[in-house]
Amino acid sequence: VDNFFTPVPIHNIMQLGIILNVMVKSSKSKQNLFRDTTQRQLILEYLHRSLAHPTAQEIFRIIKKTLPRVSLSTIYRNLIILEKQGRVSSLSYSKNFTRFELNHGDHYHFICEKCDKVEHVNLDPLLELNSQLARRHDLVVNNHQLTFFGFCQNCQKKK
Amino acid sequence: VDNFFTPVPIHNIMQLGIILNVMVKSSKSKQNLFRDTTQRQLILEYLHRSLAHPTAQEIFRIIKKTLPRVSLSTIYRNLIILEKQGRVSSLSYSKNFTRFELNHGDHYHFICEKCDKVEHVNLDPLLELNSQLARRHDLVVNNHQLTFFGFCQNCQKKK
DNA sequence: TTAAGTGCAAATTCTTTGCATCATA
DNA sequence: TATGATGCAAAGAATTTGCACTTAA
Repeated sequence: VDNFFTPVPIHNIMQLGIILNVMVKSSKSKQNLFRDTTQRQLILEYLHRSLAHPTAQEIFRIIKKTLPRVSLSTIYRNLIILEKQGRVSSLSYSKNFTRFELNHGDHYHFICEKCDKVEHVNLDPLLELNSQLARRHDLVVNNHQLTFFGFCQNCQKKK
Repeated sequence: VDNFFTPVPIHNIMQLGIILNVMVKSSKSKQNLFRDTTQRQLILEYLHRSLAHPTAQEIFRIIKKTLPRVSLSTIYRNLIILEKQGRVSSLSYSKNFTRFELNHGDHYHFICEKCDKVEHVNLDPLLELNSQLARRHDLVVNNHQLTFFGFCQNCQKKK
């Protein structure tokens, strides 16, 4: 279940709409192609225009407006597939739920401890840390996640 | 509920056993003192000797050996209090559960994507990033969390 | 003695799964 | 038309809560 597709290089998937049916198991058969369903399209479209790093429930609520019979499990199943395809990335932190966004490549997040808002941060990826760590500890380091916590502009004012 | 105690500077709480009943609401009354219960002691003792960044369930299983009638909700309630006191810190990532450790001050983690093991990482805290970010984005930045993902030494061999 | 803490059971919340049906490639 | 995807309901898993009882200060 884990290796039925190839991860796609990030620079190939920066724009929405590109078809990503990458096959692995058998490049001859028509099996294991991802289908282009309305539900999947709507999820991607919403993530494309949203800056809010929505949760699965929030996505569900939005899609429901267009597709009233959509189910939450469809949202979850699609998010899992889209993340495996490399089109969507997820962020978990102290809360016990996950937030999703389009995969924009390497970047970091700022999270407001008051209003919970998630923002992107303008900071160059610290890629050299990975190799530095790998050398020091004799590990294979694939990636890292850096998240800042504090108060956003709005919540500073309110205080 | 959120402001009934004062966070304690990390260098004061590096050793186990120091009493942290810091009062805020009313420094005259005897209210809002934390009590030194067996359950709370056992949790701290276990975290003190464990390197494994255990989950609440794992802590529960261990404490139960000494205190068979202990309940999982007691573990959770204590972990919440201890984290607010600054004596314990928690780590959430892609899994939908939380791992706990004694608060050792600023440090980073490496998580093995295969066996899920959490290790500490020998890397100086990148404190200047906080102020850099605060300046650029006009934010208040209190702290950050940096976690590396990859394969630990053990899992490299197995492969 | 009194308010913080506990144990137990039930409730919440997020996420996953089984299965019959639907619809894309 | 074959198989991936969906909707629905039910199951799982982590965490929280209500309440009567216990216990540390």
